[in-house]
Amino acid sequence: MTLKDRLREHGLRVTATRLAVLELLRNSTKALAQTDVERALPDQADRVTLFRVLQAFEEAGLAHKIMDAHGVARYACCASSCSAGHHHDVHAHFRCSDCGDVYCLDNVDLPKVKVPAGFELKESHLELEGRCKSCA
Amino acid sequence: MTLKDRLREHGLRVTATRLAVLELLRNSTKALAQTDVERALPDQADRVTLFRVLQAFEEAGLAHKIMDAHGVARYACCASSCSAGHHHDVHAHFRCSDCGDVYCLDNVDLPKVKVPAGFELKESHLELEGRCKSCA
DNA sequence: TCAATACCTGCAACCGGGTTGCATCATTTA
DNA sequence: TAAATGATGCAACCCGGTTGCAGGTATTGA
Repeated sequence: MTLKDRLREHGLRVTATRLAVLELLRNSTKALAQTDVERALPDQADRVTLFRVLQAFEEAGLAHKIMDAHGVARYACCASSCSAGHHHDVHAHFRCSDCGDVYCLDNVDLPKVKVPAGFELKESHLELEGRCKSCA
Repeated sequence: MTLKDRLREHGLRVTATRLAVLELLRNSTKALAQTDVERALPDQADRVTLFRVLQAFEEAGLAHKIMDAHGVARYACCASSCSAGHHHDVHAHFRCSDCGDVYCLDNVDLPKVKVPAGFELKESHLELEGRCKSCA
Protein backbone atom coordinates (compact mmCIF):
# COMPACT_ATOMS: atom_id res chain seq x y z
CA MET A 1 0.00 0.00 0.00
CA THR A 2 1.31 3.40 -0.91
CA LEU A 3 1.80 6.16 1.59
CA LYS A 4 -0.91 8.14 -0.13
CA ASP A 5 -3.39 5.36 0.32
CA ARG A 6 -2.42 5.06 3.91
CA LEU A 7 -3.20 8.71 4.49
CA ARG A 8 -6.49 8.57 2.64
CA GLU A 9 -7.46 5.39 4.41
CA HIS A 10 -7.18 7.22 7.69
CA GLY A 11 -9.20 10.18 6.52
CA LEU A 12 -6.32 12.56 6.02
CA ARG A 13 -5.69 14.70 2.95
CA VAL A 14 -2.57 14.02 0.99
CA THR A 15 0.00 16.79 1.22
CA ALA A 16 3.72 16.91 0.62
CA THR A 17 4.52 17.45 4.26
CA ARG A 18 2.38 14.58 5.45
CA LEU A 19 3.92 12.24 2.91
CA ALA A 20 7.41 13.25 3.94
CA VAL A 21 6.71 12.84 7.65
CA LEU A 22 4.97 9.53 7.19
CA GLU A 23 7.81 8.16 5.14
CA LEU A 24 10.29 9.36 7.71
CA LEU A 25 8.43 7.67 10.53
CA ARG A 26 8.01 4.44 8.64
CA ASN A 27 11.70 4.24 7.86
CA SER A 28 12.83 4.97 11.36
CA THR A 29 13.71 2.29 13.84
CA LYS A 30 13.26 4.74 16.66
CA ALA A 31 10.50 7.00 17.84
CA LEU A 32 11.09 10.56 16.65
CA ALA A 33 10.54 13.79 18.51
CA GLN A 34 9.22 16.78 16.60
CA THR A 35 12.66 18.32 16.67
CA ASP A 36 14.03 15.17 15.04
CA VAL A 37 11.52 15.57 12.25
CA GLU A 38 12.42 19.24 11.87
CA ARG A 39 16.07 18.35 11.54
CA ALA A 40 15.42 15.50 9.14
CA LEU A 41 13.18 17.59 6.89
CA PRO A 42 14.64 21.07 6.95
CA ASP A 43 12.53 23.73 5.32
CA GLN A 44 9.80 21.21 4.72
CA ALA A 45 7.29 22.97 6.90
CA ASP A 46 6.71 25.31 9.79
CA ARG A 47 7.07 23.79 13.22
CA VAL A 48 3.40 24.40 13.93
CA THR A 49 2.49 22.42 10.84
CA LEU A 50 4.73 19.57 11.88
CA PHE A 51 3.16 19.68 15.29
CA ARG A 52 -0.28 19.41 13.72
CA VAL A 53 0.78 16.70 11.30
CA LEU A 54 2.09 14.56 14.13
CA GLN A 55 -1.00 15.30 16.16
CA ALA A 56 -3.21 14.31 13.22
CA PHE A 57 -1.27 11.11 12.70
CA GLU A 58 -1.78 10.16 16.28
CA GLU A 59 -5.49 10.92 16.27
CA ALA A 60 -5.91 9.06 13.01
CA GLY A 61 -4.09 6.04 14.33
CA LEU A 62 -1.16 6.32 11.93
CA ALA A 63 1.35 6.84 14.70
CA HIS A 64 1.47 6.66 18.41
CA LYS A 65 2.99 9.00 20.90
CA ILE A 66 5.47 8.01 23.56
CA MET A 67 6.87 10.32 26.20
CA ASP A 68 10.62 10.16 26.59
CA ALA A 69 12.36 10.45 29.93
CA HIS A 70 12.17 14.25 29.81
CA GLY A 71 8.48 14.33 29.02
CA VAL A 72 9.02 15.18 25.37
CA ALA A 73 6.69 13.51 22.89
CA ARG A 74 8.15 11.05 20.42
CA TYR A 75 6.24 9.47 17.59
CA ALA A 76 6.47 6.07 15.98
CA CYS A 77 4.49 4.37 13.27
CA CYS A 78 1.79 2.13 14.54
CA ALA A 79 1.49 -1.47 13.63
CA SER A 80 -1.06 -1.73 10.84
CA SER A 81 -3.59 -3.06 13.28
CA CYS A 82 -3.98 0.28 15.03
CA SER A 83 -7.15 2.09 14.16
CA ALA A 84 -8.20 5.66 14.67
CA GLY A 85 -8.35 6.83 18.24
CA HIS A 86 -7.81 3.38 19.58
CA HIS A 87 -4.36 2.02 20.13
CA HIS A 88 -5.53 -1.20 21.59
CA ASP A 89 -2.34 -3.11 21.88
CA VAL A 90 -0.02 -3.47 24.79
CA HIS A 91 3.05 -1.52 23.86
CA ALA A 92 6.49 -1.97 25.23
CA HIS A 93 9.10 0.74 24.83
CA PHE A 94 12.77 0.86 25.51
CA ARG A 95 14.34 4.14 26.58
CA CYS A 96 18.07 4.52 26.43
CA SER A 97 19.30 6.30 29.51
CA ASP A 98 22.41 7.47 27.66
CA CYS A 99 21.19 8.91 24.37
CA GLY A 100 17.52 9.19 25.27
CA ASP A 101 16.32 7.34 22.18
CA VAL A 102 13.07 5.45 22.37
CA TYR A 103 12.44 2.15 20.62
CA CYS A 104 9.20 0.29 20.17
CA LEU A 105 9.35 -3.38 21.01
CA ASP A 106 7.00 -5.85 19.48
CA ASN A 107 6.22 -9.30 20.71
CA VAL A 108 6.27 -8.50 24.38
CA ASP A 109 3.66 -10.24 26.47
CA LEU A 110 2.37 -8.75 29.62
CA PRO A 111 0.58 -10.70 32.27
CA LYS A 112 -2.70 -9.49 33.60
CA VAL A 113 -2.12 -7.04 36.39
CA LYS A 114 -4.31 -6.45 39.36
CA VAL A 115 -5.27 -2.88 40.17
CA PRO A 116 -6.74 -1.67 43.45
CA ALA A 117 -10.46 -2.01 44.01
CA GLY A 118 -12.49 0.66 42.21
CA PHE A 119 -9.88 1.28 39.56
CA GLU A 120 -10.62 0.50 35.93
CA LEU A 121 -7.66 -0.69 33.91
CA LYS A 122 -7.75 0.13 30.21
CA GLU A 123 -4.22 -0.10 28.87
CA SER A 124 -0.82 -1.27 29.98
CA HIS A 125 2.49 0.10 28.89
CA LEU A 126 5.76 -1.47 29.76
CA GLU A 127 8.60 1.02 29.89
CA LEU A 128 12.06 -0.46 29.85
CA GLU A 129 15.16 1.51 30.63
CA GLY A 130 18.76 0.75 29.93
CA ARG A 131 21.30 1.21 27.21
CA CYS A 132 20.61 0.79 23.55
CA LYS A 133 22.75 -1.07 21.09
CA SER A 134 24.67 2.01 19.98
CA CYS A 135 25.45 3.16 23.50
CA ALA A 136 26.20 -0.15 25.16
CA MET B 1 11.38 8.21 62.63
CA THR B 2 10.72 11.92 62.49
CA LEU B 3 10.70 13.89 59.28
CA LYS B 4 13.77 15.77 60.46
CA ASP B 5 15.68 12.56 60.94
CA ARG B 6 14.60 11.42 57.54
CA LEU B 7 16.04 14.54 55.96
CA ARG B 8 19.29 14.35 57.90
CA GLU B 9 19.62 10.68 57.16
CA HIS B 10 19.63 11.49 53.47
CA GLY B 11 22.17 14.26 53.82
CA LEU B 12 19.77 17.16 53.53
CA ARG B 13 19.57 20.15 55.80
CA VAL B 14 16.42 20.65 57.80
CA THR B 15 14.42 23.66 56.68
CA ALA B 16 10.79 24.63 57.08
CA THR B 17 10.05 24.21 53.39
CA ARG B 18 11.61 20.79 53.16
CA LEU B 19 9.72 19.60 56.20
CA ALA B 20 6.47 20.88 54.80
CA VAL B 21 7.01 19.30 51.39
CA LEU B 22 8.12 16.00 52.85
CA GLU B 23 5.10 15.83 55.10
CA LEU B 24 2.85 16.65 52.19
CA LEU B 25 4.32 13.92 50.04
CA ARG B 26 4.18 11.36 52.80
CA ASN B 27 0.53 12.06 53.46
CA SER B 28 -0.51 11.95 49.85
CA THR B 29 -1.92 8.86 48.23
CA LYS B 30 -1.07 10.25 44.80
CA ALA B 31 2.04 11.54 43.15
CA LEU B 32 2.14 15.34 43.27
CA ALA B 33 3.23 17.75 40.58
CA GLN B 34 5.12 20.86 41.60
CA THR B 35 2.01 22.93 40.98
CA ASP B 36 0.11 20.69 43.38
CA VAL B 37 2.71 21.41 46.02
CA GLU B 38 2.51 25.13 45.31
CA ARG B 39 -1.23 25.06 45.75
CA ALA B 40 -1.08 22.96 48.89
CA LEU B 41 1.55 25.15 50.53
CA PRO B 42 0.76 28.68 49.44
CA ASP B 43 3.35 31.26 50.32
CA GLN B 44 5.58 28.57 51.70
CA ALA B 45 8.31 29.14 49.17
CA ASP B 46 9.27 30.39 45.77
CA ARG B 47 8.58 28.04 42.91
CA VAL B 48 12.28 27.72 42.19
CA THR B 49 12.86 26.60 45.74
CA LEU B 50 10.12 24.03 45.49
CA PHE B 51 11.64 22.85 42.25
CA ARG B 52 14.99 22.44 43.93
CA VAL B 53 13.50 20.79 47.00
CA LEU B 54 11.76 18.19 44.86
CA GLN B 55 14.89 17.73 42.81
CA ALA B 56 16.94 17.28 45.99
CA PHE B 57 14.44 14.77 47.34
CA GLU B 58 14.72 12.73 44.20
CA GLU B 59 18.50 12.79 44.14
CA ALA B 60 18.63 11.93 47.81
CA GLY B 61 16.26 9.03 47.34
CA LEU B 62 13.49 10.53 49.44
CA ALA B 63 11.05 10.65 46.57
CA HIS B 64 10.82 9.45 43.05
CA LYS B 65 9.72 11.21 39.93
CA ILE B 66 7.06 9.95 37.57
CA MET B 67 6.04 11.62 34.33
CA ASP B 68 2.33 12.03 33.87
CA ALA B 69 0.58 11.67 30.53
CA HIS B 70 1.47 15.24 29.59
CA GLY B 71 5.13 14.84 30.44
CA VAL B 72 4.86 16.80 33.66
CA ALA B 73 6.88 15.52 36.60
CA ARG B 74 5.04 14.18 39.60
CA TYR B 75 6.69 13.17 42.84
CA ALA B 76 5.86 10.49 45.35
CA CYS B 77 7.53 9.32 48.50
CA CYS B 78 9.74 6.35 48.04
CA ALA B 79 9.39 3.18 49.98
CA SER B 80 11.88 3.31 52.84
CA SER B 81 14.09 0.87 50.98
CA CYS B 82 15.03 3.43 48.34
CA SER B 83 18.49 4.80 48.77
CA ALA B 84 20.18 7.82 47.27
CA GLY B 85 20.51 7.79 43.52
CA HIS B 86 19.30 4.29 43.23
CA HIS B 87 15.62 3.52 42.94
CA HIS B 88 16.14 -0.15 42.57
CA ASP B 89 12.62 -1.40 42.73
CA VAL B 90 10.30 -2.19 39.91
CA HIS B 91 7.65 0.45 40.11
CA ALA B 92 4.18 0.26 38.74
CA HIS B 93 2.12 3.40 38.27
CA PHE B 94 -1.49 3.99 37.46
CA ARG B 95 -2.44 7.07 35.46
CA CYS B 96 -6.06 8.17 35.36
CA SER B 97 -6.99 9.18 31.84
CA ASP B 98 -9.78 11.38 33.20
CA CYS B 99 -8.24 13.43 35.98
CA GLY B 100 -4.60 12.74 35.17
CA ASP B 101 -3.71 11.68 38.68
CA VAL B 102 -0.86 9.27 39.16
CA TYR B 103 -0.81 6.55 41.79
CA CYS B 104 2.05 4.34 42.85
CA LEU B 105 1.19 0.68 43.07
CA ASP B 106 3.08 -1.63 45.32
CA ASN B 107 3.21 -5.37 45.16
CA VAL B 108 3.16 -5.66 41.41
CA ASP B 109 5.34 -8.36 39.97
CA LEU B 110 6.85 -8.06 36.56
CA PRO B 111 8.09 -10.97 34.57
CA LYS B 112 11.52 -10.90 33.05
CA VAL B 113 11.37 -9.31 29.65
CA LYS B 114 13.57 -10.02 26.70
CA VAL B 115 15.13 -7.08 24.94
CA PRO B 116 16.73 -7.14 21.49
CA ALA B 117 20.30 -8.32 21.15
CA GLY B 118 22.82 -5.68 22.14
CA PHE B 119 20.46 -3.85 24.46
CA GLU B 120 21.15 -3.68 28.18
CA LEU B 121 18.09 -3.67 30.38
CA LYS B 122 18.44 -1.85 33.68
CA GLU B 123 14.96 -1.02 34.96
CA SER B 124 11.38 -1.83 34.18
CA HIS B 125 8.39 0.39 34.74
CA LEU B 126 4.86 -0.71 34.27
CA GLU B 127 2.54 2.11 33.36
CA LEU B 128 -1.13 1.38 33.70
CA GLU B 129 -3.82 3.57 32.32
CA GLY B 130 -7.49 3.73 33.05
CA ARG B 131 -9.83 5.42 35.45
CA CYS B 132 -9.14 5.95 39.10
CA LYS B 133 -11.53 5.26 41.91
CA SER B 134 -12.84 8.84 42.04
CA CYS B 135 -13.47 9.05 38.30
CA ALA B 136 -14.87 5.59 37.65
C1' DT C 1 28.18 29.81 72.38
C1' DC C 2 29.59 31.82 68.28
C1' DA C 3 32.07 32.40 64.16
C1' DA C 4 33.06 30.23 59.75
C1' DT C 5 31.42 27.59 56.21
C1' DA C 6 28.68 25.22 53.40
C1' DC C 7 24.37 25.06 51.90
C1' DC C 8 19.58 26.91 50.97
C1' DT C 9 16.53 30.49 49.22
C1' DG C 10 14.43 34.23 46.34
C1' DC C 11 14.50 36.92 42.42
C1' DA C 12 14.95 37.68 37.71
C1' DA C 13 15.45 35.92 33.61
C1' DC C 14 15.69 32.52 30.12
C1' DC C 15 14.67 28.13 27.43
C1' DG C 16 12.07 24.91 24.80
C1' DG C 17 8.12 22.22 23.79
C1' DG C 18 3.44 22.69 23.25
C1' DT C 19 -0.63 25.31 21.65
C1' DT C 20 -4.12 28.78 19.65
C1' DG C 21 -6.15 32.33 16.36
C1' DC C 22 -6.43 33.91 12.18
C1' DA C 23 -5.72 34.88 7.42
C1' DT C 24 -4.27 32.48 3.33
C1' DC C 25 -3.62 28.57 0.39
C1' DA C 26 -4.27 23.72 -1.34
C1' DT C 27 -6.85 19.44 -1.82
C1' DT C 28 -10.98 17.25 -2.50
C1' DT C 29 -15.89 16.76 -4.16
C1' DA C 30 -19.75 17.67 -6.86
C1' DT D 1 -13.80 23.90 -12.59
C1' DA D 2 -15.96 26.11 -8.69
C1' DA D 3 -17.28 25.57 -3.98
C1' DA D 4 -16.32 23.71 0.27
C1' DT D 5 -13.56 21.76 3.50
C1' DG D 6 -9.37 21.24 5.48
C1' DA D 7 -4.13 22.36 5.71
C1' DT D 8 -0.55 25.73 6.31
C1' DG D 9 2.33 29.75 8.01
C1' DC D 10 2.97 33.38 11.03
C1' DA D 11 2.83 35.57 15.28
C1' DA D 12 2.11 35.19 19.68
C1' DC D 13 1.37 33.03 23.96
C1' DC D 14 1.52 29.50 27.92
C1' DC D 15 3.71 26.74 31.22
C1' DG D 16 7.02 23.71 33.25
C1' DG D 17 11.71 23.43 33.75
C1' DT D 18 16.22 25.55 34.69
C1' DT D 19 20.34 28.74 35.68
C1' DG D 20 23.11 32.64 37.91
C1' DC D 21 23.72 35.28 41.46
C1' DA D 22 23.20 37.80 45.72
C1' DG D 23 21.74 37.34 50.31
C1' DG D 24 20.10 34.45 54.20
C1' DT D 25 20.18 30.24 57.24
C1' DA D 26 21.43 25.61 59.21
C1' DT D 27 25.27 23.18 60.67
C1' DT D 28 30.21 22.49 62.43
C1' DG D 29 33.87 22.73 65.36
C1' DA D 30 36.56 25.57 68.26
